[in-house]
Amino acid sequence: MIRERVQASIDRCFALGIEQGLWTDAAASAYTVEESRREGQGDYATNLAMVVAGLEKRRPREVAESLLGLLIDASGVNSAESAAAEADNLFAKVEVAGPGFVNCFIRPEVWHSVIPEIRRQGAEYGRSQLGRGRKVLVEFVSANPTGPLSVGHGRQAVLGDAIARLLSATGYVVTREYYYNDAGRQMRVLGESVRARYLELLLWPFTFPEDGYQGEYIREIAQALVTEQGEALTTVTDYAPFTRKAEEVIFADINHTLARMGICFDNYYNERSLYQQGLVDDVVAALREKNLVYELDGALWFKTGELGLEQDRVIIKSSGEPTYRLPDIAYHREKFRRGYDWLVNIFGSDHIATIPDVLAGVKALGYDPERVSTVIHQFVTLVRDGKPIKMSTRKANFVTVDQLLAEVGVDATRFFFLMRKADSQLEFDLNLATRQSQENPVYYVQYAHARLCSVFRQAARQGLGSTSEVALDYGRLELAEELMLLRTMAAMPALLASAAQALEPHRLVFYLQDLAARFHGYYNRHRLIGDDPGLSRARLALAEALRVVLANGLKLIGVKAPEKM
RNA sequence: GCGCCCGUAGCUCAGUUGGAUAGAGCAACGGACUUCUAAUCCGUAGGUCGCACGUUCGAAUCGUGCCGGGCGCGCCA
Repeated sequence: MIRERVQASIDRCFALGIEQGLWTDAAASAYTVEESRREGQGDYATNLAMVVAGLEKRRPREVAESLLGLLIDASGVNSAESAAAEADNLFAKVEVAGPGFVNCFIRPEVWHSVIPEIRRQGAEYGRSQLGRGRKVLVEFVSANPTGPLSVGHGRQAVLGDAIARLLSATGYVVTREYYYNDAGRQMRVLGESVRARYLELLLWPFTFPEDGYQGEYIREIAQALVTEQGEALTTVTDYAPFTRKAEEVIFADINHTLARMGICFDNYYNERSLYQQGLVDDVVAALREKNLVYELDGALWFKTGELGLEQDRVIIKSSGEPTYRLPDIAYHREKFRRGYDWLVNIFGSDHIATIPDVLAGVKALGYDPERVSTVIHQFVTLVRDGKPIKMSTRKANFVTVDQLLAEVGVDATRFFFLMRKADSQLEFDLNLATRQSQENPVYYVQYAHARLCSVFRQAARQGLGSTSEVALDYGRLELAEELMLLRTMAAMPALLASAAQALEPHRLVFYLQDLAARFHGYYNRHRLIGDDPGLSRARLALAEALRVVLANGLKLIGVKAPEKM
């Protein structure tokens, strides 16, 4: 809000400068207005003069002086009458600094206006209409029901969920979708594994499949079948009923795990339905029509080489079965046909290779690949006592999300998974995550919220309840720390917008840690409730705004905002 | 060998899309509770931003080439 006003003000001066022949319009939309990073460099700074100077071969500081003149004329700052200037006057001071920055100092009253704004908007504060109602489909987890969710899935689940939350907070209409396939080879092996365990339990002869699923959960599923069906299935040679049971149990387990983390999907999309509706054949026909496929060695190849990729790819094997690419392409086309404007996929880094093929397919079918975004996340390493825990999917000795949740709890799990950007490998320190005190960053943020709530309880005991706006004198908030807190809170909507746009929820996590730190520092240095009722009320209103911002932020990453700890 | 990702304090990582004197947490050391929650705060120390060139007013950020780590490179998914 305030940032936009500063931007608008500088934009006006830029236009004015063009009118007056001070510079050309070459720098239009090339310059930026940023929050200053350092104390003493104002609240916002623009590099306009440097950009202009660069394009027009002039001296940056000279250009900056011209801009400064325009800003001063426009707003009457830096003069004794500045207080009497027009009401929407933003600046207390503007100056040229460094290599040619123009620093803008915002009047405290402008910062103060953040508090009533936040109090008015409450749970809505920070949200925006950036997405303008565009429909986004976020596909994530998408694990086939062959076993419990592992830690890697957990990262993806939390990441996808947080991205979905961010997008819907910024004006997108979001659908969360889980794509799965219950018909492939994996599922057959799964059924065979269960069948073997079933026969084993009933002391029948059995052979366990070579690359069967070794986990204990297979035995549990087999045991359930024994309990329900007795020996009725011993003569069944087909693995289908075993697969069906396994799928049912495992999906229930996966959903239970997701629900524990506060994650639920709007839709589960079964790959099989693509075949049943003939959509896979459709794609083949469409590609054939565009002359983008050919047969070789009994297989059908997609001319991805012609579409800019390294080599052509098989989409139908010589056995007649499609490869995974074909349904993937059909699925993506279907997402577009269902009316989504933006497709967001969350994939593990082991699926990187599949992306170019799918995009080539999407493009070949006449859809814009730019409207597909894929977030690739790297692997998770669990660390205990400074040593990585070895995991292997094959031997089923991986740590499940359920085990992780049991050990560190939902809040720490979610927070830790979101502390790193998706691109970096994530080291999950179990000792740190389970520490109930001190260094744990989850509690650090939550504690700030609980502490604020505690102050409100104290205030209520002293008869300082919620105060109406008219009775508040924000002018009493004159400490640098208070203005800094206001400035940080004012930045939240823009932060959420950029985090959503970039699909990077970790930015919000860092923001919350930063805000909590600023608050804790302020709290330790100054009393919110003191002898001066007017000051106390103003500070309590500030505190209320802080609580709202923390609560809204925590909500977006799916972490509880406790009132007591 | 090729493609993608990563390389920043002892450790784990940020760094607002190219900005000013590179930041945080943990670990280390020294301090602060008779007052709103010490799950907190304050201070000290810690750096050749992997290396080398280049692009320009300006580079941790962009380009090229090396070095080191991860993930891929199937008629598996």
